[in-house]
Amino acid sequence: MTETTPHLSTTTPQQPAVVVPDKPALEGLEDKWSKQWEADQTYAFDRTKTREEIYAIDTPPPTVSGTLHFGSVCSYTQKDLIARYQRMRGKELFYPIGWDDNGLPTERRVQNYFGVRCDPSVPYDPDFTPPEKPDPKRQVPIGRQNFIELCERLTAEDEVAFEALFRQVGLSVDWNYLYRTIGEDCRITSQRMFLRNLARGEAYRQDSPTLWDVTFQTAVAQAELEAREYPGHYYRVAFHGPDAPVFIETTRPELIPAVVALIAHPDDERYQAMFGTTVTSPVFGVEIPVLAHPAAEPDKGAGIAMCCTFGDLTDVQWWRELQLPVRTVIQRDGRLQRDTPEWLAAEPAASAYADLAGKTAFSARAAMVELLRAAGDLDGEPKPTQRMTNFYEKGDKPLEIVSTRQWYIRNGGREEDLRAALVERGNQISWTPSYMHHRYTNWVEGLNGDWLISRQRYFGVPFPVWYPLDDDGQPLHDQLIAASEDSLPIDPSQDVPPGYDESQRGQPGGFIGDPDVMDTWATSSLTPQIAGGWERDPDLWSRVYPMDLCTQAHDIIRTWLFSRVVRAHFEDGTVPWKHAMISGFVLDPDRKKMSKSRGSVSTPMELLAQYGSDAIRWRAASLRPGLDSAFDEHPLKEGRRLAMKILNASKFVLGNVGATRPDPAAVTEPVDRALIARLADVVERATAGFDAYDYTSALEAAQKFFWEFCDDYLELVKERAYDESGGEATTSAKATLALALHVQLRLLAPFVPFVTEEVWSWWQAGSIHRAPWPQAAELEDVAGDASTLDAVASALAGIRGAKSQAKVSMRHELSTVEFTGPETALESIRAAEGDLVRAGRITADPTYIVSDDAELSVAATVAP
RNA sequence: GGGCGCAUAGCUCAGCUGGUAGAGCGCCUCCCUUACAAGGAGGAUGUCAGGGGUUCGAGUCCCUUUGCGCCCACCA
Repeated sequence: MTETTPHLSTTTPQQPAVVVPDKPALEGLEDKWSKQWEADQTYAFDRTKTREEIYAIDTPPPTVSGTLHFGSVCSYTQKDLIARYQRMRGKELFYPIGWDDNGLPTERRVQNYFGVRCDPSVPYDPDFTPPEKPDPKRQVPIGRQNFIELCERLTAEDEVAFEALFRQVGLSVDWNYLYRTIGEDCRITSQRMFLRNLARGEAYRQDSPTLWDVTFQTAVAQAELEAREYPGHYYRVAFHGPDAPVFIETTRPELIPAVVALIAHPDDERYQAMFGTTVTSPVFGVEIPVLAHPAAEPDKGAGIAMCCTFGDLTDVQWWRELQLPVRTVIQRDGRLQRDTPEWLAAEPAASAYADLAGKTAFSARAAMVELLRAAGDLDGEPKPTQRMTNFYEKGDKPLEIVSTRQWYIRNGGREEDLRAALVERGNQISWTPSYMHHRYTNWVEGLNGDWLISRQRYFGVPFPVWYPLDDDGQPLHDQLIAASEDSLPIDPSQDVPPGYDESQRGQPGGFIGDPDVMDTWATSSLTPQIAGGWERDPDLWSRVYPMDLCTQAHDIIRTWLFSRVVRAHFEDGTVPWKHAMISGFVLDPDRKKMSKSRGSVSTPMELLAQYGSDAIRWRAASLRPGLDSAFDEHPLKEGRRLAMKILNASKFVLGNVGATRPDPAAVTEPVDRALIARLADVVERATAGFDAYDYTSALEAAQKFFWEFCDDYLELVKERAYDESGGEATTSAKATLALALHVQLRLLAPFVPFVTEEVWSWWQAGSIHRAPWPQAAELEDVAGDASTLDAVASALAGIRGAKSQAKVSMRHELSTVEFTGPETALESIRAAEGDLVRAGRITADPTYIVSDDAELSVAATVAP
């Protein structure tokens, strides 16, 4: 840890005159100081510092999809607390941020916002204007280029709003290092790393069944799945054997035309005799083998399942392991194919299929049930069921499984060794809270396939490869042409591979570009490389990587966190950061995930306007890492209260103290020295909290002290501080007030940066956010016995209690006061007698009675 | 079914390596005090989810039961 020089000795000489406004207010501080910080480049990264002097943070680039909710603001604020603390500790912060604007989330937003959809077959229309009133039911098909332009336009607008919000909330990121995941540096980094992965065999292309979203018509990755309840029915259906029918149960009768086998467990006695024989499918009369496989579960459904290509992942397993044929009927748009499949060409299959052709899975199911009913092959009535079905997390139709050619990056899902190595990488990261480590390990160990990174979409980073075409114009997939690293970024649909010219695009003997784009996680998995200037700025890279801290919420451990570990593991053989701090969610008051349909109460902008940024930050700081919390507006008032108190107490202190220096040497009175002792302890606790990423404890220690400072100490000594005839005692009070304020503002600065900066500017030069974090060592020389303060505080409470009980004003005089308690407490009180007499308006000398009671008691009579 | 977390005042939570229960909000009473009425002072409030165990002593450690939440698996 870097040792910082005590602030007092270095800055007091050029201390400016104290200028305290008459009516300080919180309103306008965000605007004033965010502009000032930008003008002064307060948070600018000094890239001449060495790796040891630098603290580097990998911050999640928020998905630019319209609005940030309150929980995101809290999460980003929590990272900022650590950043501001480390900066004050003397670290040079590499704290960049970016916008995640490429990918399906943006496309989805553009589709909804403008009422359009991308159809690559539509030519470019330079004069295109989106419909005035978007109709989600009738999205206007537009060309690829028009679509991308709309994506650019909307994300640019959204990013302006995001930046304004982040500046308002006081994130101390260095905006000079802002990146966009669709920007050129990101495209280069993304493509370069892909080429490296490809060259090393870590990226590969394969034609196999993949999870497919029929709405967006793209493959999706395991990490983007979300299981949801989905209503359906069990249908009991008869297949026809030579002797008797075989009944199966299915929730997807529309897949009967795609059935390739009936499968039961090898040990299942009910079906032993049938293994190796065939049955015919209902309605279609297609001959189907009955096979045995251990993955079939005897107590599930009828105990024998129909295997279709493909209804679920078990089907894929059976298809692969039993080497079954592919009979695809569901197309990429989720409809049953229009042409009659060849295996259904004979009657009665062909005419039956005509009832299903071209229908959505949903309508085809209804039609198929009618066919089964008419044929007498539906046994009994369908039984309603709620089952869990996989959805794309941003989609609203169940995923289908479609066999397609896709790009993958190895992630241990298919290799024991790699999986173990990636689990080990997780062990090399220190986690806050520690149990989040389990989520990581759990995820890696549960992977069932490699990372699918290609998307059949438009607004993303293209794969930097082409394929030669054979003489029939068919792509030679195994002879791909990779771009060279020095040619990046490239778009294979615009750029031409070496040795070809544009006229050969799509021609027999020519070439074709890879049509897909990378998923957005394939780019955001490289945020350390993107922000840190990997291969673009080697000097910068050497100073910031591996980074110190990764901050994010727990929902993206399986995506963002894991994928960055994968990329760093392959390229650098390291973890990308030493520490991961995982934040929780802010939930709706009813403890459900925050939904957009909720009232405006939880939109960050309104809350920021109503309570002020410091109040929102205070709330964020009171939420511990990893823990979810329900949204509650009450604490925001509390945060605002603290900010107001800082403003008012500081005004009071500085109005009183004037130009008195916060000089420890002038602190002489026992009560004052006791206060400094207590403060030194608070500094130690706050520091220990922050060092353990426990910003909440740091805040609690600092603010508890601050309230006691205001309520007790300030009330107690203000008369003495005002007493210009008081000599050394007055000087001591003033010096203590100045010193305590000077330290406390710095302790609170990470949490409430606006109000502390405002107060700092009244009497100190420079930004408080570049001032050194306070150290107990600064205070130790003058620290007295802290317990003195406890006795005096009890005495003050007793005096106040007497007045409160007598229902008189706190200004009312007390004619007698009697302190009863242990000798040590009485001594402390005697030492502060002058302060207590003045603060309590006691007109006669107090009396002291020594007793064996541990507790101090105070008896007083109010003046008539 | 596997993993993880949570259960303490009406509410939201803090209680570190075991030593007679804490904070804020809310509530009650009082005070419009020349820093602060979006304030201040004072006060009331708990079978620490249930049951076992270890210990001189358990909110804290161990076992167990129950309830809630999250992640993963689960489409016959």
